Amino acid sequence: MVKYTVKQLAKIAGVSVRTLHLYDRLGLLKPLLRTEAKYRLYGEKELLRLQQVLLYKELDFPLEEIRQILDDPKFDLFEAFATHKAALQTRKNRLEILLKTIDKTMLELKNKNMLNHEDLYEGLSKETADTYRKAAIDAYGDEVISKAENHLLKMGKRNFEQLKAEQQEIAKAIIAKMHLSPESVSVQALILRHYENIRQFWGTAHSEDPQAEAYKGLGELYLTDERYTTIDGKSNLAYAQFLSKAMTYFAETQL
Amino acid sequence: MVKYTVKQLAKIAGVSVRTLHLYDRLGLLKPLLRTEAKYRLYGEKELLRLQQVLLYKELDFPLEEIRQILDDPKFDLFEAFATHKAALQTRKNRLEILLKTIDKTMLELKNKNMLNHEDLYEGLSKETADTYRKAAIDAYGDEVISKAENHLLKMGKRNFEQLKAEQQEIAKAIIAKMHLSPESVSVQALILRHYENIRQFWGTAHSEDPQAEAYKGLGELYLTDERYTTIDGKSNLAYAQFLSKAMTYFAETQL
DNA sequence: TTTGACTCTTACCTTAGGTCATAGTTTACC
DNA sequence: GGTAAACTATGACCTAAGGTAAGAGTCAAA
Repeated sequence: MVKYTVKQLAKIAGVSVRTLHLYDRLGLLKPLLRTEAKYRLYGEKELLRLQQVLLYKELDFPLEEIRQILDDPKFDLFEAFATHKAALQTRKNRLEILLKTIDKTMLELKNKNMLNHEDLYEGLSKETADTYRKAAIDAYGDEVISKAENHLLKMGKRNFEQLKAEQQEIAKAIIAKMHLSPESVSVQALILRHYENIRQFWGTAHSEDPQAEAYKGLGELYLTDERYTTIDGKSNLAYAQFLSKAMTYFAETQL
Repeated sequence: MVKYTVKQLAKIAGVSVRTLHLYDRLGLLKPLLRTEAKYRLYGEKELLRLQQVLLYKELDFPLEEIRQILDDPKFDLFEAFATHKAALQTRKNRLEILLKTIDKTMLELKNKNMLNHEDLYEGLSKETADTYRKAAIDAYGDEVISKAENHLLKMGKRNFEQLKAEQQEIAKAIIAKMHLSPESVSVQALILRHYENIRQFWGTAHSEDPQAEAYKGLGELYLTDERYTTIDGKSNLAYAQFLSKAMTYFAETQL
């Protein structure tokens, strides 16, 4: 009957002694017995169990769940795996998006020769522009979608990027003026730029139709769905409300 | 001059008050001033800085690093991003392989109608090292290897030692599992770490090229040249064979 | 018998905050 | 002006999975 001390078992399994102490306290791996001096002694069965623990640990299961799996033979292993897989999948997707964002940002760092984080901030809030497009789509249904997207396609990539960049600038400028009234001239001047920009996205720059209601509607949409005013992944209610107010005022007085 | 209380700023930025307390204590975001009752008051600049903090946080930067980036305008942003990206990439690769492993395992659970974790555990001492003596030495050329060795020369000494130490760790962990099948999930999880390590040796961590053949080739090299599988000064043939088998299996099923 | 290696428990540290608890402050309403 | 509600401050303890260290006890070889 072979017995292992903590040090021996730790070395065999490639973990630290502290880890074995912890597993003992968590009930994840109890020693076979204790000597009268309280020394932990492990047998073959314990080594085997430890291997199993490490197996699940490699798969990123939390220790508590591992304990349940090993202690309860009726544990629904398949279910556990399925759940776990979904969690891993989510993390992977998130990492993929992060990687894309970082790639994009590094490219901008290179191209624009940006020197500090403030410029970077500008670059990343570009996502804001995308939300405007989604807003237009959701607000006006499929037929307007396709018309608008057709327009975007004809517009060409350079102009598109141009408009997006401009929107990002506008959004940043508006945020910087949120301490003023949405009806202030200073803000309304920015709203005008915002309005012109939106019209170009919509492809209705030369349309004779009244755009006032549409623009007001877009502003209200910003209020009801915070996805459209998400900045850098954080919804910004204050910004949504401010922007919406400013847009409504603009539409009522200028259009 | 607009001032925000903690609650207001928290709401605007979409974080908790506790978070602002924490950021204050960490020196990540200090309030503009304190009232005589010690209340924190933030201004526009603080709001802007908070936005930046959240931006980097979204990208998974640790808070301490964010503080450095924001406080030191000469901080090498590009370098920081590159390092960070590599870390994220490694995590993503790891998740990808874990997902494949879990898929495979779930498939086995289905097919073999396995009911508990013990069934997952294959091949207890049923296969000895002698089984692997059927070495296939002449399958792959070593032109891939010479390319790798070139890279090692270019790699700095510090990184080299780091990676070497990690390899020794992995090797010991693998040896501890040689009583299992090289194809067992438990061993394959370690092989994943080995694989990631090797890729860094090769300098191909971000390469999109298929690495399967190269990795398999390396495994077979272990069989022919015992310099590559020397542990603590002793060559270990059984380990070489075991490792080689595990690597081949890994390359064929995961890559 | 002494030394060195090993082991024990206890406890504090790490991330990025969450969740109370207690006490002081400001605002709203009557 | 008084009171109650809402807000704020600090401090403490909690999370996962251990790392690191302190202080004390134990074992084996010289």
